[in-house]
Amino acid sequence: MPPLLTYHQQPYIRRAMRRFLQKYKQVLLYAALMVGILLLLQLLQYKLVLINHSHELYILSIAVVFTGLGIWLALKLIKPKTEIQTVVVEKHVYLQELSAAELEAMEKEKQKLGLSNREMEVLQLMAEGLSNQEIADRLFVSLPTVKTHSSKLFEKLDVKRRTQAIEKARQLKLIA
Amino acid sequence: MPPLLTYHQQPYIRRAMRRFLQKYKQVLLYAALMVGILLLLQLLQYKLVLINHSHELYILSIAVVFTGLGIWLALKLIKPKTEIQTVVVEKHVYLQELSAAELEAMEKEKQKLGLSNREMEVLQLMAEGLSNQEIADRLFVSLPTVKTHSSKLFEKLDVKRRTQAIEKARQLKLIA
DNA sequence: AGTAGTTTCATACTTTAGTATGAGAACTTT
DNA sequence: AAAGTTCTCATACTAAAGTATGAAACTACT
Repeated sequence: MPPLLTYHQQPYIRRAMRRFLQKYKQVLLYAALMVGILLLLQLLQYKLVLINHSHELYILSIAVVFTGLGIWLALKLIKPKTEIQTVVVEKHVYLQELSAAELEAMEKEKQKLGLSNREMEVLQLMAEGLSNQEIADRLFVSLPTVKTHSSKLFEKLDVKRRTQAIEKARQLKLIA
Repeated sequence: MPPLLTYHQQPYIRRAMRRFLQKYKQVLLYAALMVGILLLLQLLQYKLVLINHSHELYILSIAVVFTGLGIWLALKLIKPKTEIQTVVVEKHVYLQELSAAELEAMEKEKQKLGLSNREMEVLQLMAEGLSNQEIADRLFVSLPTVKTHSSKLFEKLDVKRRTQAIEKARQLKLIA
């Protein structure tokens, strides 16, 4: 075990004292002020003419002054507690559910592009990953019919492939 | 112009006075307390034996007492202000922007399915609507290479077509 | 150094997607 | 009823997608 106080440990004590002074600076300053004011009042007591029954006034003034000092001190000391804590709460906003507004926007976009109902159906099923044959079976039409619909669809969407159509339709909010 | 004070207006004045009393209740109470203590001290001054040079001690005690009162008063009055104000800021996190957690989930799903980096790249470009040839050009590889990647990708995702792969990847949050 | 996994490429083949063109049927609007 | 639109279907063709198989080169890990 090393000795409690070595040469190199002394600076730590000085630092501790400095920390103590830092912490209670306000209190010490206040004590000094209090003593100073008391001395001042003592001086005034002898120098000024204290008329009869003015002793109570003197006491009162002391009370008022020190009350003010107390208030000032309390405000000073409490200052750090008045910090405002800002708590950031992450609120996840999911876009999964289709609102009425979104459905309306879909319809509007459909109108703008001049897409027919059947073309929209084909587009929807395309996006679900169905092949043309599967779409034809689902809609009870022939394969050429689905091809015709998809061809017109690509033309209206200004794309070349079904995958592009799906991506573009997604961006235009045509499909969910 | 109506007269300044009518019968029906008087209650307002009473209410104003009540509001005033409510607001400065603490201060008035403190004033009363101060007067009371001063009177008590006055009494003590005559009843207790004040030995010589104890007058300074008397003044000091008054100072200490009123300082304490000042501190107490300040604490009482400021109480609502000294509370730590918690400001809750709602931060909307839209799913369009990829969060760290989402990226992590993507990586996890990728690991689970055993997808290689190249396969993920191909998948990403597929979802953007690119053809195999375009993907090949983008990645500086040959067309057969892209086909091989996509074939393995379909096998791992258990799908038959690229459109199915895109839809499934979307559901699995593999792609944005 | 060897093993496993990834990436790359090729060839041959089948299947699906997409285009072009035309045309009939059903429906709505004027 | 005529015109326009949508939906339907067909044929023929081209382009792209997808499969199967094999193999070389590279990377990483033991």
